[in-house]
Amino acid sequence: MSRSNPRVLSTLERAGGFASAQEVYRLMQREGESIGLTTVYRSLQSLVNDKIVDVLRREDGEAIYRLCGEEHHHHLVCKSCGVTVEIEGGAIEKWAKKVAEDHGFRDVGHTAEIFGICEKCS
Amino acid sequence: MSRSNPRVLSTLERAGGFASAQEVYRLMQREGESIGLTTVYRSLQSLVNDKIVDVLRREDGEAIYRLCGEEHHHHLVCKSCGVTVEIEGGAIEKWAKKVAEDHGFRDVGHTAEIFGICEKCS
DNA sequence: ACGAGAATGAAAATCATTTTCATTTGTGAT
DNA sequence: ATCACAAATGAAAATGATTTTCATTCTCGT
Repeated sequence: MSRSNPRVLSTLERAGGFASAQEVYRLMQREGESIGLTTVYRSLQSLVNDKIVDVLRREDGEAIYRLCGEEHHHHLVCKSCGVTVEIEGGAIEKWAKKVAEDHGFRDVGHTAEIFGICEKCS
Repeated sequence: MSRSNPRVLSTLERAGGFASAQEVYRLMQREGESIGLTTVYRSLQSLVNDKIVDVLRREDGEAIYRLCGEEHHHHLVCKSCGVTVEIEGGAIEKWAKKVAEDHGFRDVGHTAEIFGICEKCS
């Protein structure tokens, strides 16, 4: 188990809190940081485990990492440019809780993402 | 420009309207169909272009193809034993569509999963 | 200083997907 | 039926992200 290299997180922040592993790597290279691609991947994975960053997918399947606040929110993501809007999920919260309880589940959590093509990309 | 091989579509249907390219390929092999992986990919792409199938992404980034207009359902998954219940998502469908339209998005899709601990595992 | 375990990164391995290219098949004109 | 050409096919190579391997380098506690 490796812990996250702090420079990876700080680079992701500097990138606008939204970048792929390859992009983080290239960015660090350009800035003269000495780091291997492997370490970037490991650090990002570890940040995901620790729920410090979220992972989403671009349209081509590449994983993109994104800082996430602590409050639980949902995302509306553009499949084309990756722009992300945080959305209110009050309705979902209730729905998820109710469905789960109807089926006798406890300790309930959920994920929900909406994706489409944003106005700019249309 | 290639047109879709009809056996690919019919296999995707038989798969429950939901499968990756590799899965469609393996399925056709198992059923004795003689087809190349390349043709499966090309056919699926063509079906996507023609808006006959949708493409989504699994968590690991693999593309999964789904017949358009299929009623899709959501899952309630037990974190402990993995048992899965298919659930009605009418509320979600409306919510997702509305939120996306409020933000000017088009071509909208969504994913939603609920997870918890089922009764047996409690 | 010493040694165990963690962190690192270069290179190789994986895996889905795309591209190349030579071959086969289908079609339409004669 | 035959010829010519476009479309379809698929094996193999190329691509690109991600993961694994493994040898080396750091860190700490002793």
